[in-house]
Amino acid sequence: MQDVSEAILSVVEQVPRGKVTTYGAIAERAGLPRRARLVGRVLSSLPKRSAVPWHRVVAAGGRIALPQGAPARDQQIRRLRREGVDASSGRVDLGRHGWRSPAGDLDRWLWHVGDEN
DNA sequence: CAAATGACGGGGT
DNA sequence: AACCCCGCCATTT
Repeated sequence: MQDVSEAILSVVEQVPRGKVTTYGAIAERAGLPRRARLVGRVLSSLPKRSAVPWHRVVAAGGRIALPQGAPARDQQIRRLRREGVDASSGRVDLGRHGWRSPAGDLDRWLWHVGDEN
């Protein structure tokens, strides 16, 4: 289970500044489909000092997953704001700041996924 | 071992 | 948009 969280964190580290992605997407990209909750658990147990950009990971639809009143929630909103991402409403605009992994786009380009077929 | 508990996701109201 | 419900999964009660 140790290497699993490492796989997850390595993906989170790839999310660029000013971009956000979802728990499900991280899980998927880490080779752990359907394991969104696991991603959330790994991030929740992250050391306070960690340099991992956990604040760039949100729930489906761009919703900020942390509950009202949780210090980390405000922390996340501030950090995102600092990167030019507005989350003041408790949700971010994925259409605008959503991160599409390079590999994903490359695959789409190579296999033409989505074109008729 | 059953039930509850989440930094989840998707659908329906 | 705000909830509710249920499926999913690893941990903790």
